[in-house]
Amino acid sequence: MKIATFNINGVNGRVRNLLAWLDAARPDVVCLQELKTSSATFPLAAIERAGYGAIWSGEKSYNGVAILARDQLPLEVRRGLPGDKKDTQSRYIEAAAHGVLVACLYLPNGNPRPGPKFDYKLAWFERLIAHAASFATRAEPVVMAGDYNVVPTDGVADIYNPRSWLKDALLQPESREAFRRLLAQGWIDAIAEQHPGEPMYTFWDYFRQHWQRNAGLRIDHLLLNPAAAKRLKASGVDRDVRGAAKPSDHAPAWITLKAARRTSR
DNA sequence: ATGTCGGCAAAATGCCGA
Repeated sequence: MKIATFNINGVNGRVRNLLAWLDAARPDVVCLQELKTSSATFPLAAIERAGYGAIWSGEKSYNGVAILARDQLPLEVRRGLPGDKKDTQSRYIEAAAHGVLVACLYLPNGNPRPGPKFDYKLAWFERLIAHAASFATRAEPVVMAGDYNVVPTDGVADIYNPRSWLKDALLQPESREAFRRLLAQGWIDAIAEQHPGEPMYTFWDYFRQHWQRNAGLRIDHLLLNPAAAKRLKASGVDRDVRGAAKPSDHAPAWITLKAARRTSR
């Protein structure tokens, strides 16, 4: 069972990239972020032709999240985080697929900082922490995957060099502290757990030849509750996707889970 | 401060957000 997360940075502009990656990587469940399109213009037909069912929450120009499942329609559990009725940004969707509860999230970037965007980021984080607490220790496997817009540490596993990012919202102590508090509920950061000390970047911005220089950041994460962590087999980043023609500025990150143990009667 | 993208409105360039 393979679960992946991919900030596609405009799903309609990158249908070909998406389909090529789906065909090569063959994930069972996919979380997409930054669709950058209204719900009505989500490219469902192409995704269905590739063998995936999908649910999505679109928004014109900005944000937007989707969950894809191979050979099945994800069973939607919720869209949008509770806690702020006035928040209309499409950043969260949750579904059951292939026996796993999957949350797909696009945490606010938070720049420029300080300011209302950074405040929104932290407030959204608090809502996520509150909601995640409700299923962190559930008996069934839960995976929270997406673009967290947080570089967890200054270590080389997470960033090539923090120097030019020190004032960026992605590295702020408040952002990192919120991420740590989320993990403290019992979540495992799968890639950090399996690849300590190894550069595992998922994002290289389009500026200053960052991709060519491997000047990347690890901001896309898959968090596993204990039931899912028990089944964790492998994890990685499909870096080659970032090197393709007209790429997203992110690469997909993924985990594989061992088959569920049959429950005894 | 800068750099480069995607999407979109309003018209081939400028803005926003990242």
